Amino acid sequence: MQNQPDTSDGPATANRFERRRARTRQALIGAARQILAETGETSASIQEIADRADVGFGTFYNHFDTKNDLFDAAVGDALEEYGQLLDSVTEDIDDPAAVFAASIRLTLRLAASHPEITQILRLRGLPHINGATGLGPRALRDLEVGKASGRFTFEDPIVALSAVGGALIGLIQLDSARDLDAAAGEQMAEMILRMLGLPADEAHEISTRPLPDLP
Amino acid sequence: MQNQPDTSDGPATANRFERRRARTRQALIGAARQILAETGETSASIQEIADRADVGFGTFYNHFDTKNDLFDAAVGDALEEYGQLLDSVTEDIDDPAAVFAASIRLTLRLAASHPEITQILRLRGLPHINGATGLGPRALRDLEVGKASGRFTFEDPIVALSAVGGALIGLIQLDSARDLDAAAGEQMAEMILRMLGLPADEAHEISTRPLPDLP
DNA sequence: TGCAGGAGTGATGGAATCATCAGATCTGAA
DNA sequence: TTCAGATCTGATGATTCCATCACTCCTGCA
Repeated sequence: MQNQPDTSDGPATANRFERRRARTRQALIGAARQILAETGETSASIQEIADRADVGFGTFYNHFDTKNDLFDAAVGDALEEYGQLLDSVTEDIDDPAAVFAASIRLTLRLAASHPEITQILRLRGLPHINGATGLGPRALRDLEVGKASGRFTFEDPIVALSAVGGALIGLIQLDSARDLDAAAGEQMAEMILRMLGLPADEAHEISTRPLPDLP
Repeated sequence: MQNQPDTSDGPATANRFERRRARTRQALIGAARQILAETGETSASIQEIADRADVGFGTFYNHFDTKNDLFDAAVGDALEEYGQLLDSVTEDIDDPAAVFAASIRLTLRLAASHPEITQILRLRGLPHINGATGLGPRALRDLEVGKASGRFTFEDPIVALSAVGGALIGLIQLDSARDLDAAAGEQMAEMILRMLGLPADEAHEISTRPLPDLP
């Protein structure tokens, strides 16, 4: 319907029309992310979303066909942002197993303190992890690198990705239900590395290395 | 509100009042399970649910406070039933690792052919797996037995349960997105056994054993 | 500067859903 | 057989939400 040629991003696109449109769209997405973080639900009315975004009600329909479309975009937005964050923190690590362990532990630590990521992953993380944006392609890339170098052992990278992503989300849910300590994060990373074929002792060592801080 | 002392089951409870009430409740739950299976959504109106159950609209409120309560009960009902089914199929297997492998492969096979279980697990499986009924306690029992006998290696059974459950649901989602063959089920079981601490060769052997049929 | 068209706005009509409640129906016991 | 209590029923009024559209405002271009 109103889907323009997708000028959604582009840091400093040509004219002011497009910049304004992008700002409005981003305001709606931001409001949706806020609501997800606070309520964990997608049932807020479009009126409320528009109010939060400080945008007219009708404006919503200039950018999205349905409320679901908006929340999908919001989740994609959050996961893309978080993927870039993880990339920046792990870019110095060569070993894909170590990248995985660090990413898992950081994600769990973040989820413990940052409800937005938690709720987003809880609600719609799985489809997005297997999807074409955000965390999925990054994890898939690491899995394939690890398999090519003989570090990981599995048949199908897609299957491995789903298993890893599912396990991670399961652990995040547990984390939000009970309060887990950092040691739990190490356990989880260790189990996932073993799942990917690393020997037990090595999985343990990698999972207990010092963890960098998120910016 | 209308929550009676919970006469929900009890095969042949005393009087006909309670039996009728139980039948009506079960009709509502059955309708909800049908709707979950067909649409994968919980957005059907209460009117539609009542119609399916061949029950008056107002009757719904004699049994549940909200639509959400009904769907929770429906998921619990389905998972309890499925847990009993898995129990009956695996009761002859002593090795908890083999029980796990068989349960995982059977669940994936079932999910491929039986949309109801798939949708239910997809939508609300995770909270229920960690919950107090259905699949969770069964899996937890097997995990603890396996740990006590030295077959599994992990710190906290709860953490392991969440990881296994999450991985399984991730794989089921993948399965419903793409069409996977039986070999994928073997891969998945193998990875989960490795996650639980089994040596790679043993995990492979156990995961490729002949699989019993579900009744 | 004036104009054409894209973006933003919110009032509006209509559709859908909801919880309630008073009456009908069923059941067990007197 | 009769009655009191529990369950079932669906019409009802209120509420909520939605998509549309005529209008205004803003921007780029001639």
